[in-house]
Amino acid sequence: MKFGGRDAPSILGWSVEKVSVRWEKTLAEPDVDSFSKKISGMLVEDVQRRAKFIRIILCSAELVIHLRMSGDIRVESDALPLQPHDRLVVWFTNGFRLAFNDTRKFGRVWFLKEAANFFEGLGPEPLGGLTKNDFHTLLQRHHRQIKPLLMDQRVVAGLGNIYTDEALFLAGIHPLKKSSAISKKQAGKLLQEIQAVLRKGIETNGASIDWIYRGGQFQNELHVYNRTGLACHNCGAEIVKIKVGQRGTHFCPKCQPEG
DNA sequence: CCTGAAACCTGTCTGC
DNA sequence: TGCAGACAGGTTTCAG
Repeated sequence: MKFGGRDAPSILGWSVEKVSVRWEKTLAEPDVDSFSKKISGMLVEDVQRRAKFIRIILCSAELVIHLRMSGDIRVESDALPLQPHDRLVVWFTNGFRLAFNDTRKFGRVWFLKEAANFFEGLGPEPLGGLTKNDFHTLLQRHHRQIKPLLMDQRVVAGLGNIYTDEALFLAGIHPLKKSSAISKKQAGKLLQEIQAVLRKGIETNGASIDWIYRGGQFQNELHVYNRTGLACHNCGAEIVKIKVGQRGTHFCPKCQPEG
C-alpha cells in the first residue's frame, strides 16, 4: 500500500486502540468524545477511494479522510516521534499508528456510521465506466467555463488543478471555453486525456512540486502546469498563466485556441 | 444559472 | 537583512 508516495504496511485487519485529535477542527464529525469512544476496538476491513476521499472501512462505521491542499498520511511504528503538523492520530493495538499530517489545516476527517448519503452529491468517476456519450451530455447540461466545470466535484469527481490544466492541454481546449460549445468529438478526446492524465498520476505517485509533497514523479510529466513562460512541448510557444475561478491556470495559447 | 471574491490556514518565495 | 505581499495539488459560502 502506498501512502504519501511511500510504501507502508497494509492496515487491513488492524484493531483500533485509541485516537488522538491534536487540532479539533480536523475532525469534522462527530465530536471528539463520541469519536474516541465509538472507534476504539473497531477492525479495519477495507481501504477504498471515492473522488478525493479516502475511505477506511471499519466493521460498523467508516473513517473518511480528505487531504485538501497540504494533507498527508503516514503509517508507522508508534515508537517514532510525532511530526510538527500531525493533526489526528489513530493508534492500533499492534504498535503501529496512522498519522494525518496537515500543515495548512484545511484537511478534514469524518467518522460516519452510515456513509451512503455522504457521497451522494458527487459526479461520476472518470476512471469508472463514464462513457464519452454521457460525458458529452454532462458538458452540454451546463454553460460554464470548462476548467471550473471539470473541477466541480458534483459534475465529475476527482479532478484538481494540475490534472485539469494538463488534460485540457492534451485535448487542445482553452480553459475558458464554454462547456456547452464543446463538440461530441472534442468531449471524447477530453475524456480520453482526463483518463490518461489520472492514470499517469496514479502510476507516478502524484506530483511533488513544493515542500509539502514528497515521493511523486508526476511533476516530470507536466506540459503546462508550473511551466509559465517556458516553451510548449508541442509547438514551442510560451506557456501562459491566467486566473480562472481564483485558480492559477496554465495553457498554450497556440495549442489551445480561444473560441 | 454563472462568475468572482472571501474565508479557512501555514509556509515559502519575490521584490523593494 | 528585513519585511510586506503574493502565492500554493481544495472546498464552501455569499454577493452581484
